[in-house]
Amino acid sequence: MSDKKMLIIEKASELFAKNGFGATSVQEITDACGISKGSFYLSFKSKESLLFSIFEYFSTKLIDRLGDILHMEATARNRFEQFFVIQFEEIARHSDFILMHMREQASPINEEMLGLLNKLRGKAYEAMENLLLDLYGESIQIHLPDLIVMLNGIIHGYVEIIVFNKKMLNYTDLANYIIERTDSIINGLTEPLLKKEQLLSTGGITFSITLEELVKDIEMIKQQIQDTEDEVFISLDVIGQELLNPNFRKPVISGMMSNLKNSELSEGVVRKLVRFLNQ
Amino acid sequence: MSDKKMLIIEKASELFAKNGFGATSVQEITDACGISKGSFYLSFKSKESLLFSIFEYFSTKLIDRLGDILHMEATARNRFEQFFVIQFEEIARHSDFILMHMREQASPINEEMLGLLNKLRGKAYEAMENLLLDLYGESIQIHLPDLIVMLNGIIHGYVEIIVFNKKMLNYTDLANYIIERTDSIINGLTEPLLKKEQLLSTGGITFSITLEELVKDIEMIKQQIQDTEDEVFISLDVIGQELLNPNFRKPVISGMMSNLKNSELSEGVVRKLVRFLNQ
DNA sequence: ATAATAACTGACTGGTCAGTCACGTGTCAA
DNA sequence: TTGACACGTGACTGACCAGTCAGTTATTAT
Repeated sequence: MSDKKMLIIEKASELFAKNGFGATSVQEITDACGISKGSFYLSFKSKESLLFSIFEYFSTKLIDRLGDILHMEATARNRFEQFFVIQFEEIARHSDFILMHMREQASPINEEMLGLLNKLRGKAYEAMENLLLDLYGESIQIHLPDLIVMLNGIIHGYVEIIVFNKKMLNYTDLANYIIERTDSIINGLTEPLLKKEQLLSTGGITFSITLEELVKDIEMIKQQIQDTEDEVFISLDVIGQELLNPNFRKPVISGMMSNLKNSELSEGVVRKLVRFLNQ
Repeated sequence: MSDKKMLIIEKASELFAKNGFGATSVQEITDACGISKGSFYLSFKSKESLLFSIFEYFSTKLIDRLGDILHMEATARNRFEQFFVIQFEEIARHSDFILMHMREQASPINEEMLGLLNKLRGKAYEAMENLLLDLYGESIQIHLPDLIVMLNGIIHGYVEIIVFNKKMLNYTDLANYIIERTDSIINGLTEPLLKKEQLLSTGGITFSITLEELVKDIEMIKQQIQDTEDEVFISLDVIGQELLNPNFRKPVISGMMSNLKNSELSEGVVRKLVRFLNQ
């Protein structure tokens, strides 16, 4: 990521957080960065793609840190503590932006954003699930959905305080306080309320990619290229052909996809392909 | 409130919730209502004032219902249960709208909106405080800020599920589930984490009790008693009279308050009095 | 030094939208 | 029937803004 891009992400996320996405003009962003408006469009395709980049940048960082916990050598309790601390740190750091834009559909949310959001939620869920099981044992399995909802809620409650009071809380103390409350809750558990399906469908944001959709996308890009000798065109063509085969060979597709690495035009379709193959 | 205004509020809040405030044009709203754009401006001064009206409408309704709980004749536990149920009902009903505008300041928030928001938060805080004290006793006083933050968080967590899964949860069951968890948490409490000031400064909200509010509350209880010979009635009457005196004599009030110790009806007002005198 | 290329600029374009206003239209009393 | 008044309309205006592009400046290669 170039310095310029980083600068824009930095300033823009501040402005978005302060005034909202719609209320912040590209001009304001470029003014804050001390660059021209035209220059902005050398770094980002559009205002919306900037939003995506910001979200990608922040959520990648959070996902990485959450992932690290799982491989950390420490007691279950310490890892659980770290889980909270990291969330408080990262969310507090970018809270305004993340809270504002990710929670609700206040900003243009497209498929890609949703994909990333789902990934983030999924990772957080997965991490919390693992940590709870490590710490309290398999017997709480059935209570996981409720516990996760409650703990996320509690985190959210304190994050609001952190956001408004700016750093007035010690994250480690807070993490331990919450863990102690979790101990109490788990001690008193009887019957669960939520079933796993209810939690997972939360957000109703499952965007499965259909084959038809992919093939259509590929055709559209091919039409834009026109040149049948073009490397990208040929690669897309091969992928399209292969996908139509009920038992398509993944290696063929991945191979061809490597030819699309540098094609801006195919960026979107490549991302969709990756998600499709992982489904 | 005229039918026209109501119609606009109805349709607009749907549209705002679906697409956001900025992304919804007045034209879209008037189209949805089947009226002309000019007609819109007969009912509302501006798009922003519509937003305020919507918010006022919903929050007034919620505040009224929360206020009703405090004067409800039922066990502390049942009133606490109702507190949750009402929040789930009202917030779920207007969740999209409320969530959108509370969480992110994506829309123009002016002083009036903030005032209303503070009033809403204050009422919810006050109600929760009263209900918690009624149910668990004065000993939890010191834990109130933490409890309120956690409970609000937990409510928030389940509201998200309700919003996305649309009515898939039984609110009474859910309320009782949360109360049971609260029991557990309270059982295990040791040292509090938050101090009252930290919570109160959240969002710059101050919950000062006004004299007018107190006098109104006292009048309401007097009306419920009716019997002008009743000890509680007389005590409240004296307190009310004393409060109207700019240099009211605290000893008179405290003395009269001791007569209210055993009056369940006056519990709330006594607590408010204590807080008022300590201000 | 010069050419070639990359990086950058900001005036401009096409489009959207909140809010206005001159012009109906329906109603009701005189 | 008339005229006064409330209610309603939608074309219009001015402001704003995302995105473009012809032109300028900085950098690097020769």
